[in-house]
Amino acid sequence: MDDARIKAPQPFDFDLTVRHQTYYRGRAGADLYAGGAYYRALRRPDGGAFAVRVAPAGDGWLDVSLPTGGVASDLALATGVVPRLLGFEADLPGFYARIAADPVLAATVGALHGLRPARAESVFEALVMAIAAQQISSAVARVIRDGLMVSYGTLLQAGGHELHAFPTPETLVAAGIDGLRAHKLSLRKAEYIHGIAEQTLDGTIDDARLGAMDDEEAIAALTSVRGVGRWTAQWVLIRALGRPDVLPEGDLALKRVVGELYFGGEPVDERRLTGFAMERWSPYRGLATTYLFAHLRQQRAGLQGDAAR
DNA sequence: AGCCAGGCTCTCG
DNA sequence: CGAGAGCATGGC
Repeated sequence: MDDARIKAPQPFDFDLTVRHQTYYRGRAGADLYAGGAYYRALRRPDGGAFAVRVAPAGDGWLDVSLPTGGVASDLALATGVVPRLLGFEADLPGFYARIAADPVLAATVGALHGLRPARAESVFEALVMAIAAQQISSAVARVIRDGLMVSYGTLLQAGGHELHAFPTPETLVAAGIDGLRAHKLSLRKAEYIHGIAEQTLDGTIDDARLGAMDDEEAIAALTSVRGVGRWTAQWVLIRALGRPDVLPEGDLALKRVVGELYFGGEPVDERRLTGFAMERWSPYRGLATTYLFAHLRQQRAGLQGDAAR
């Protein structure tokens, strides 16, 4: 048996959710969207890699299969992980009810109904991806992330597509700071990522322990790691731990989009954003952030489509 | 050709 | 304390 079914919670829009997760030409990191199916390269506890394929099977059901085959326990692992990867635990009805009185966000959310906040496989993965993206444009971040995936990830063939499992901490430690630096990372960022790989191996960074903390405790624990400031920690809480109420209040793109949508152009400052989000979105500030970024990506994709025409 | 990108650390006053 | 320099590289 290499095939299973899981039931998605409602509302759930498979296409919106997977498209947001694979925002660049259907591919981002270890995620791929092709032929109507979502592919993701996963790791076993022993570090081995295999691919999972998820496709809608009608009536809210999802078909989960293993295009690369695998050992007996892989399917059980995949069916356990996929609901988390696709954000099944998010309280969308609660979020929608909360922001109903915010006409701007309600309009944005209306066009994204059923989008779920997809997650990374691990804190390690989310940390490395976030650090690669610190301060630089998303285009540069994508190039750097892809380089790391290709050089240090594990290549899989899944359904005729190439897929990379995220690099293991062992691999990035072995790459060394110079190896990482050759991948367009600054010396600082190469040091940060190398250190994070080491601390993941020695248990200083531990998903289960972070998962048991409340938001501020987890942010404090993460920001004690060199290279991890508030922005990075907050995105890791959103992306890896699925925390619904975390606001990356220092995020430049978020300050800009809120400025555009609500204040007629100028980016809002951090204080104003913090108060504004608390009043309107709490306790769903993280979900609001995810939706605003999905809105941005959708706009960008629309503009590119127009330009191509 | 610059200048700016989904920040962070370190140094200096 | 707060302010400022430096970082890497792709796009506009």
